[in-house]
Amino acid sequence: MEQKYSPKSIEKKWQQYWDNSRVFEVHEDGSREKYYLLEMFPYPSGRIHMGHVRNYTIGDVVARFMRMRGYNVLHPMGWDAFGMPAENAAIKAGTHPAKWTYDNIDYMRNQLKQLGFSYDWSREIATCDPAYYRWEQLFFLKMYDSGLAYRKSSYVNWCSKCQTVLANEQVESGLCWRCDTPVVQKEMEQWFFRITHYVDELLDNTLKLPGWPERVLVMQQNWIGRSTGSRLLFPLESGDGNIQVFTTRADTLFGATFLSLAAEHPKVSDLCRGKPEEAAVLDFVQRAKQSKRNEREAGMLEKEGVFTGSYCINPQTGKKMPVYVANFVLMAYGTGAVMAVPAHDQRDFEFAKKYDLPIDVVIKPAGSAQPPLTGDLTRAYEEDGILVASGEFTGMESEAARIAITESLAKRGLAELTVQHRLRDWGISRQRYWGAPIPMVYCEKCGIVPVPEKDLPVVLPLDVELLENGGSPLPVHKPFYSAKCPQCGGEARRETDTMDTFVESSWYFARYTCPDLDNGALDKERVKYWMPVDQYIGGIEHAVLHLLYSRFFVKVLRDIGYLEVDEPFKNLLTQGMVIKDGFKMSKSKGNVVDPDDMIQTYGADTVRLFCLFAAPPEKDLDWSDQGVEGSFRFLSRLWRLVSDNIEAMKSAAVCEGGNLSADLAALRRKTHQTIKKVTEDIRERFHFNTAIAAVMELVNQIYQVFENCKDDPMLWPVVREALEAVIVVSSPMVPHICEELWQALGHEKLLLDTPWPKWDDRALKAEEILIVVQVNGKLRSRISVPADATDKEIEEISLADPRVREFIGDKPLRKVVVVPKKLINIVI
RNA sequence: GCCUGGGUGGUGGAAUUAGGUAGACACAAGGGACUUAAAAUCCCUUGCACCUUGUGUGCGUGCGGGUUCGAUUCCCGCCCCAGGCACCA
Repeated sequence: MEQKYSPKSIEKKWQQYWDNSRVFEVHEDGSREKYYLLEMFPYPSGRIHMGHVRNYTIGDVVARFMRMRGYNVLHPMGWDAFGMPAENAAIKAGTHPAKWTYDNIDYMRNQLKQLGFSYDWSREIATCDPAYYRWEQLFFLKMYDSGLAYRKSSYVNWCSKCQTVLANEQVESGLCWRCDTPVVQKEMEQWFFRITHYVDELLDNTLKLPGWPERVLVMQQNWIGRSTGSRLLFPLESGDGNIQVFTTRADTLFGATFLSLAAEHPKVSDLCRGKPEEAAVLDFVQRAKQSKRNEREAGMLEKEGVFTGSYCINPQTGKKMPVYVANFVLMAYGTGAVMAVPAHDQRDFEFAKKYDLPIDVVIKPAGSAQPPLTGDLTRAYEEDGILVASGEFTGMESEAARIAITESLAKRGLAELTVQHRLRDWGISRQRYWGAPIPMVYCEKCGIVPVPEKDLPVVLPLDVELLENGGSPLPVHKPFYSAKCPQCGGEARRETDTMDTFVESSWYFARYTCPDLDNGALDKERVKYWMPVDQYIGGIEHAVLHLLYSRFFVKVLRDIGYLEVDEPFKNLLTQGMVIKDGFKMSKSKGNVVDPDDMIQTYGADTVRLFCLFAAPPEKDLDWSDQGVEGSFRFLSRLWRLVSDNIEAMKSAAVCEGGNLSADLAALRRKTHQTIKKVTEDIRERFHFNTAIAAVMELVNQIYQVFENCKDDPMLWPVVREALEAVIVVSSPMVPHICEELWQALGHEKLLLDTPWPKWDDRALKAEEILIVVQVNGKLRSRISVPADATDKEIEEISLADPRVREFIGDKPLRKVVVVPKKLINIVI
């Protein structure tokens, strides 16, 4: 055995062994309990970064731990391989997105192997493979049949730099999530997935996911944004129809003094036609539409508007209400029109002040006698309260009045109670090349025609010239876009938009259960065995995007008959970022640590150990070069412990407990305490940092015992038991060194196939235990008592303690509190 | 503004699950041993203050109160930091 710990050769040896013997390949086995562990698959951007290393290390520990505990563990890996960076890189480097992508995959797969992760590589998936996305195209067709995929024209988020449309979820405070370009609104024909069809289930099920972090669920709840209210109709004064609004405050209807419409509202042009205001309105609408989405949405713009020249009638007061176009009203929420109640809505208040519109108070705070006076209002009173100046409803409380007023109008056909959501349908068309083609054809005669199932996949052509401006080459690639209509056989044009890459990642976890299936998307039996994912691990940044889309997609697949679960991920762990010098690692900050360099210098086990030890998984991890050194030092120390004593250790008898000296009994107790602690820390809370600390304590104690018990005949059996415990329980975290040490100690069976150790409760028991003695709540002494001492005995021993005596003096005892096996507090 | 986390030594972090020794484990720092020397390794010290230097006293977990024999942990009121949402009617 080498005296010095040299990770390079050991790690290579075991990685090759794991690869060659295919130990991580798994199959369905009804006789064993399954455990599906999944980490979010990476985009093949070129190289693995530290965030990946951390994510995948955490997952690997859990996978190996569960495997040793006897579960049939599915632990797959693949590539989220479609996406824009491939196109950009290809244009820049004069290569092809496919080549760039597959080259990156090869490099990164090799990096993952060097980290020793326990993946079943036979299940590897790349989403850009037609053998994968053909099934996605099939899902699309089925969704089209059932109305879950549809095409419509609407205002969409457009990023001019990326030359493509973005989903709402991909717009972050008005900017493109990838390149920070301000997003503009553009009217386009787009394909949508009807995620709103599942809005109630998506929201309600957030209450049935106890294994998810609270904050992720809250983010999804906020994103879905259910609000209950009323839909009201305001008749136009001209008698020419009415305007529909959504409001959560029907109780304030008597204070509604005007209406505000979004610039895109379809009635705007009719309302101002032929009026003196027409030119001004059209000009305002024009400017409003052009304003950037971020300015318009972030509330930065001053409230502005213009009178359309038309009036509505307030159905309760009968008063005339001027109809305005206002820059703060969003077409995309509710009906694109709001009733304005300036006394009780701050936005309407500001608007009314600016344009000198009436402010009618209709709510007073509950409990106070006087309603605030109109002229005195300096801001809107937005709370609930008691209705005033509201006809027959005066005196009611807001909550009851909302329903009463709506019901009263409903009798005249002017209102209904309704629920409104912030969530909108998912626009999935992307004007990009490197994505899965949408299997649709446009025929002049037949219109929109789906590609027949038998003609799938619609293969993305590889022989394209990428365009310098970044736009998709598909619309100018005749062999692709030119098609025959499946219905009439005539000339037709293929859809040249591709799907949002979030579609691929919405179902890959299901495909891992049967990646080789070539006559169908999902094998019902295999999916049933493995799904749902028992533990999913990934970054918090996908709290809404990927995790919401996947939940939606699983419901779709369930309803079109592909799987039986309602939710994809039973438990979710969101790990924190990797930080260095106070910032997230990034090229622009220049604080990137390259995993390759670290593996080269210290080996994979050191890198893994540091990632696990420096912080609990859900917190951000502060990268520290010295911390890495420390991890390496610990592994070297462990190595030396074995290599310096290898012969004595190998010939040591099996430890059975029995009569041991105090030091050795203590070590044995520590050994079993450590097994217990590590088991519970990993199983219950994924707190690897404290598990490792416990192992370090045990190692420290072994070194201590060497000093104190050199000549004790029982030394080696006890030490061997301790050391083997260290090796076994550390092996999910640092698998290479442990496997090597295990072998060096003479074991023939793989450590990987060794069952997780059980602690011996008898070994945990001590004959004497330490009791802390407090006087008036302050620590004054420690005493050692027999483990089975009664409260009375503990009290007697404490009171006999000279230090305790000193503090008590001759004062009488007022109270004595004994906490079993821990502490006694004597109150005087 | 709303929602969710969080605030503990010089640093990362323990202890928060049922209230019971605050600072485990590590990093950094300082001292010592080994060595011609260095590296590596091993040992010791390390929350703050004070003194009579001892299982010493006092203080100490963002701040102020409360409950309790006892509060980092529970309750009330504040402050600060991070993340998410935000003109959503």
